[in-house]
This record gives sequence, C-alpha cells and structure tokens, in this order.
Amino acid sequence: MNLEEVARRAGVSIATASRVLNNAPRVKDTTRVRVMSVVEKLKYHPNLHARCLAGGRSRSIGVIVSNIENPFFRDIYTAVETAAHAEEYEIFMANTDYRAEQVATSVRSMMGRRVAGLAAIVSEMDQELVGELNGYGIPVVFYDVGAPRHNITVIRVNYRRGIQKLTSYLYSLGHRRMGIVGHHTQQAQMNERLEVAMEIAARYGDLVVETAADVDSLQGGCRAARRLLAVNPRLTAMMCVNDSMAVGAMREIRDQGLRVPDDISVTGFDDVELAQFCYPALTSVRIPRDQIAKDIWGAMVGSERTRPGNEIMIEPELILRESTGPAAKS
Amino acid sequence: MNLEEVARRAGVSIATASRVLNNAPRVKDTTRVRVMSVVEKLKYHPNLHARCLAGGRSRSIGVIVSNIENPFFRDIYTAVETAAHAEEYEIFMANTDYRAEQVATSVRSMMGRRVAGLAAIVSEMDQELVGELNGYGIPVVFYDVGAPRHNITVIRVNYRRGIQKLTSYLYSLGHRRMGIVGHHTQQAQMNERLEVAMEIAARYGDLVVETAADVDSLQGGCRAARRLLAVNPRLTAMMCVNDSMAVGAMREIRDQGLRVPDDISVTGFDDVELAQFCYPALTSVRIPRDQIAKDIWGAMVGSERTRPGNEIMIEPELILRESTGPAAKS
DNA sequence: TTGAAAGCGGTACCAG
DNA sequence: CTGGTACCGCTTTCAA
Repeated sequence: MNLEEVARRAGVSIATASRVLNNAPRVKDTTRVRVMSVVEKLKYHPNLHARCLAGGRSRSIGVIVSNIENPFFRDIYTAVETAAHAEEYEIFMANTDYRAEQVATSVRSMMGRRVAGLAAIVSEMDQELVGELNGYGIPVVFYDVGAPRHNITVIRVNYRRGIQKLTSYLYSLGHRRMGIVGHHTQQAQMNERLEVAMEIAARYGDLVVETAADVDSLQGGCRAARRLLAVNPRLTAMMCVNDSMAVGAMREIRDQGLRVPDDISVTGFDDVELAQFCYPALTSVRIPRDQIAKDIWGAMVGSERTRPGNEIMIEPELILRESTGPAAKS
Repeated sequence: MNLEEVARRAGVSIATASRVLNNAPRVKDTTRVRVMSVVEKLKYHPNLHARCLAGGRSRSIGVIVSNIENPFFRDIYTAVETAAHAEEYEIFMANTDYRAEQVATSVRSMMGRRVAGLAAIVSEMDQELVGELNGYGIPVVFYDVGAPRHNITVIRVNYRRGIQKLTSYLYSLGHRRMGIVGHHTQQAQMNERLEVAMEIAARYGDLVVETAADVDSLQGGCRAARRLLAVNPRLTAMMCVNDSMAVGAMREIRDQGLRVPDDISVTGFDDVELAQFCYPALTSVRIPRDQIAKDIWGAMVGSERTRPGNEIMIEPELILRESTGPAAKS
C-alpha cells in the first residue's frame, strides 16, 4: 500500500497527500482530515526508504560498539540514544562482537543508509577503514583510534594514566605479585589495555606479573582468574581490564576459599554501576561515559568542544572502594 | 556518488554495474574486475534505501525491547541478533524505556522500514497497537501480550508459576514477613510481575507483605529495599522482580548492617549471568532466554514450533543458590 | 554478455 | 490550496 492509494481513496493528488503526511502548511483543513482518516483506516505507514531516497535528508546517525553486553559501551550507547531522540534523530546501532570484519560490515551498512553522522566506539577499528571514513562529508567520531581530520573527531581515554594510578596505588599497598586480567578480541589475544598494563608494570623492578586473557564477560573474568591462580597461587592483587571481569574474578577467588581484599586485592576499570553494587564494592577507575556520550553527540551536531578535527582527551579518576587493601603478609 | 557514476567510470551500463555489485552470473570476468576496481577507488557504498525500494525485498527484522540495559532483554536481543546475522539478516533494534508512546513510534518506524518480521519484546504494548499489527503480512512476535493470530506468534512466560514456586519455597523456609520489590514502567506504578506476586502472596493467610517499586536498575532495587526496610524493619525475605533489582537490594541490606541470607533472604528473577556471579549468589527463577530468542527467530522464518498463530508457553524453573535460607527467629 | 528503460514510493518544484 | 511531474538511486525484465 502506498501514497498513491491513499491519495486515490481520499480523492486528492499524491502531492496533496504527501503534504498532509508531512504537516505542510497551506492545506485546507477538511482535506487534511479526509486524508488522515484514510491513512488511519488503511493503517498506512509511509515507506521510509522512499522518503529518504526522495528527500535526500536522513536525520539518523549510526553508532557502532564492540560489545553491547559490556556496560561501558551500553551506557555510552543509551546516553547517545537519549540525546538523539531528544532532537528527533533515529539511531542505528551495530554490535561488532570485537570482530574487525563485522566493523567493516557495519560501517558499510551505515554508509549505505546514508546516516548523517557515525560514531565508531570500537577498539578493533583497523587503519584502512579509518582512512576510508576520512574523506566522507559526514561527522565521524572514533574512540581511541585514528587521528582527527576535518570531519573526524577522536575521543581518547588516557588509559595509561588510569592504569598508572592503579598500579602505583597497589604497589604502595605493598603488592609485589600481581595478576592482570585482560580480554581478547577476536583477532588479538589481548587488548590494548592489557598491553599498557604489562608495560607499566614492567617499570617496577620488583613487581612479579602474570597475565591471562579470556572473553569479555563475568564468566571470562572468572576463568582468567582461575588460570592466574593456577600459575601463581601467591598473587596478592589482580588488576582487571574492566569491572565485569573483576566481578567474575572475585567470584573465582571466593570459590577458592580466599577473601577479597584480605588475601587478594581486586581492581576493575570503567566504574560502571555494578562496581558500586557488587560485594565487595570494587575499586575502579572512572571513565565518564556520560561525558563521552555528550561529546559524541556534540560532534554529530557540531558543538564547540567537539568541532570535527578535534581530539578530546578523557582523564580517568581512581575510585577507591572495598576490594583493595594492604598486601597480605607471606 | 551513485551507481551511475561508477558505471560511467568503468565504461559500462548501470545495469551491468548493478549486476557486478550483486554478484549476478553472466558477467564477463574482465568487466567484473573493472567495475570492482572503480568501486574500491571511489569507496562506493550502494544506497540501501534505493536498493530496498527497487528490490522490494528487505532481509531485515525489527526487535523492540523495553530496556536494553536490563540483561533479560539484552540477552534475548543479542541471541536474536546472532541468529539473524547467521542468515544474513540485518536487525533494527529499538529501545522503548518502558514508554508506551515510544513503542508506537518504534513500531511505526519498523513498519516504515518494511522489515520482514517484527518482535516486540515489551511489556507496555497497548491493545490498540496489537490490533494494528494484526493484519500485516509479516510475522510478528509478541511477548506476553495479545493473542495469536494468523501472522502473530505469542511467547508467554508463566510468571505466575515462577512466583508461586518462589513464594511457597520461602514460605516453607518459615518466612512470614516478606517484601516485594517491583519496578514501575513509565505509565503504571508497578508492573505485572509485582501484581501477580501480590495476588499470590495474598492467598497465604499469615503472610505479611510490603511492596515497593522503583526504576528498573541496581540503584532502583537499592532504593526500593531501603523503603521496604523503613516501612517494616522486621522483614525476613525480599522477593525482587528481577535479578538486577535483587542485587541492588542486597547492597542496601548489607549497608544497613544486615546479612543475606542470615537476616534476610533475597530472591531474583530471570536468572541472568550476574545471578551466579554476585555475592551471595542469587536464588532466582530461570527464564530460558536462549529458548525465547530461538523461538523468536523461528517465528520470523516460519519454523514448526513457532508457526504464526501459535502461542508458546515458557515454563520457569526455580534455581536455589546462596541468597536464601531459613527465616531468622524473631 | 550487455544495455535501455520501466518502475519502487516518496518529495518538492512549478503551474494553475 | 491543489495537481502534475521530474527526479532520488537501484533492481529487473526485455531486447539486442
């Protein structure tokens, strides 16, 4: 069913029917009513594809995330969604599951939909794709990858700094045998955060470090912790790449009859809502996701702070809670 | 940039260029190569709107959920997404935030996109909209609302049964003063689960029940529990509508210096991943989300079990963990 | 194998 | 105020 049929049944031209549907001015009220009644009777829904094609406009933006199950991405997504809806924008979401191949597919799909802006909040974005997005006429936001260009805004989080804070804090508490829990993406065996953590830990001469990576989930954190404890049962601290994995790690530690933080201190990263609600509450590093979302939306609509071409650096903040304490004597 | 330009630069007709893009047979290899090289050079992405319009097909389905932050909906969504991607379907997701008005908007948007199927996993679906979706030619799946029709499959969860099990279990443990934590939707002050729980509790003559509702989140569970304890500090059990709220409630209980389950038993609902990883691990009611997702996808592609017109009843299962125990003497 | 042309369902400009 | 109509970008016969 299409506009033509609506027009015919209402006894008007397609043009007039279209005007009514778009609330255009200069349409006689009686005509408007007549058309609308047909629309309702027929449960007519204008074909959005045709509309986009003809209108050329789009009023929609794309958001691509690595893992919508991870609260970090989820929070950013929902905040952007709220901002977009407030200004009558639609939002296309794509989930890549940490697969670079899926990123390419999603980007292509977004471009095909002619979105007015695109935010790629994914860690597995490859350089080639970044370059490809470079020349487009729409605002693009990258997260922690690529370099700002005239249409590209880059939001960068100072992980190094966050992990630095975490490490020196744990070190000052006397921890010298530390486990690091990362998660792997589909391609790499470990993600960037893990690598940064290893690098920083290496600077401390007397710090023994073990690492393990698993999938990004509570379950993954649990398994990684198990492996870590198998390799070195004398660890006194575990630094996890994010809060979910930390909560998973705490479960495993408890299941082995150890206590957090008495026997082992655990830290998360991101400071998602769960960090305050789990037990013990998690020491973490706050990444202001609402700020990131605000910046993403700002870049889409061209605000000052996020004017395309800018690079925005997000500074993390150490949040001390109950999951960390002095290293156990051994 | 469009197909015409690609065709021109490759020195072929639009038709041929289109054939190449669609991997149609009967195109000379050299031609194919020539066209593809132009495509790559120009970073050409076919306009999906035009493609849908012309092709008439769609190969996309819509999924509408109440709250993507709620792991219950999230798990169903991601499982459906995985199934859809496996068969090269795209998926449009819409999040309603429990607002009936947003449901209407989302449904309209999905119809406008001419999706090949629609799953509305929302509790706030109103009858009128259900009726509207009735006559469409596409498979539609509702969750816990409406009645099966020729194109409509209804997936129903036997909440009543789940809550029944929970209540009688707690009762058998000696609990006689129980708090019920629900969450409200934007319109109603409480959702269906809460009402069912109240109704069932009322059957037990000597069961004192208090209820509280807040937003659907960890924080909401925390606040609701606080209110409950203020109203009746002698509660020995709290039954929460879902696991997230239960985890929030446990935090509050702990913060008041009480222990779970020694002083107060807590139960969740849904049995999401977090239920096993929180501390203490949560007694809950398992709703097989993967089965629901499978049924949704089945309805989209017309499988046996979910043939449109069917009603599928999901039976919940009680999962006992550490958060419940005998009622404290008082 | 390839090209020409008729739509797909709207929008918007130009007359009337 | 309303109608006619030239596109929007692509798919898909039908011929060549």
